[in-house]
Amino acid sequence: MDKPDKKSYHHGDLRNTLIRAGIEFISESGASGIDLRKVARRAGVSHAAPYRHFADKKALIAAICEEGFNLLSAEIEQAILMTDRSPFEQLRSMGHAYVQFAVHNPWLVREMFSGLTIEREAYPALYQVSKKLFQLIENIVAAGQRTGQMKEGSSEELTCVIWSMMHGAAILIIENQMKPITMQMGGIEHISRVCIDSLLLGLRG
Amino acid sequence: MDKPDKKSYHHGDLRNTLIRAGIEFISESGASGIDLRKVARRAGVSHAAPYRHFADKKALIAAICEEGFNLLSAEIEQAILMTDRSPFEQLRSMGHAYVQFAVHNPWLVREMFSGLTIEREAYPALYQVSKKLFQLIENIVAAGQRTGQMKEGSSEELTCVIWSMMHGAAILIIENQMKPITMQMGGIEHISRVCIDSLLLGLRG
DNA sequence: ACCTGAACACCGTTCAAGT
DNA sequence: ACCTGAACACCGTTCAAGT
Repeated sequence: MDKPDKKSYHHGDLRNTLIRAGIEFISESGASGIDLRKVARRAGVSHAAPYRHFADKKALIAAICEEGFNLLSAEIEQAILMTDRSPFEQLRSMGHAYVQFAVHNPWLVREMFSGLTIEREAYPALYQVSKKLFQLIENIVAAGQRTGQMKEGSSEELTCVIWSMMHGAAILIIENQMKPITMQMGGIEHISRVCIDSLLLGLRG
Repeated sequence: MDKPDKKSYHHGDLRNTLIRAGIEFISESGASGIDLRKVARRAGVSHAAPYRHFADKKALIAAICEEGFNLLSAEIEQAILMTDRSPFEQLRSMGHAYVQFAVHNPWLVREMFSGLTIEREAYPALYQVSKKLFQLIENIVAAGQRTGQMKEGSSEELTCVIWSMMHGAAILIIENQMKPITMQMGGIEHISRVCIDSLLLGLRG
């Protein structure tokens, strides 16, 4: 099918080539679950070659998810940089970036949160990058608490709260569970902002 | 392996037997992705028999997820019934039941929100049961708005907000993404309550 | 009507063999 | 050191054939 630039993969770049091929694959596939043989084919090597770089299929998936977390963190970091210092505004930007990433990479996000993150001992690198994402949020929370704009308490717990809201909104949106709303023009941006704002301001009457 | 009661499945109950076997399977498997042949084996029929009742593997998974939503809705309905009329208290009970269900059935919940709900036209029954869950929440929101305890606005949107928070917390918990907190005794109950309460009261300082 | 058994294409994994 | 090709066990799906 493909005939990629036929670089000589005997130089030690096969590992990254496989990860990139895997990312492309999962983005297009329309189905979760990587196909190891197809990924190898796309990378231009035999189906046995990946085993020189990954113990098994799960290890390749872990590496793909790891790259997914890196991509997501980069998007979020940029969203924060492009926003002024107000913690609430930064949280809004972050929520928007998070949902946007999920909408553009639904199958990747599904895989990123579909069972491998459980095995923390087996995939420590994967855990590390997810922790980096956590800290991006925690920094904003801590800053907000210092200026008194955000309520006191464990910044770790508040970070969990905010991440839960962002993540839940992202998943339910890409799973079409909010379709009556998200199918409208601008509906996705609208509801994700409502989610974050509701959390910041509360639901009391 | 198994030698189940050898009921005569020629009576038309194979469909439900397969669904139940699938639920057991996904609960134990420790890996998402149903194995159709093993499910058939457990149900005591040949690997081709399921095709008399399901168009393909995805249709079986859809039926399993449908049953999953029914089980979850039942848990939540009961949690609401066991709570007084205060909307906030009911939301707390609901959040607790939601997280608890996810903790007890992590692989099922993963599957329930891992890609099939997207194909609404293909699996309308699956969409219907997820909508029923939505309405359980919306009823509480509407009641809270009538008594003025919950803020005005689209009850549909507020329901999306609440569901996002519950779902995000549940997923991040079962994915061990909050492990420093959840590994403590009572940590799961604690953080899920903090999530719901934060949403109800807001994060302002 | 409902199920079986063989068959086909395909995948994950292993391993001796190639350069 | 890194990759290939054949081989094995297994899965999803189909279909002629059984009762």
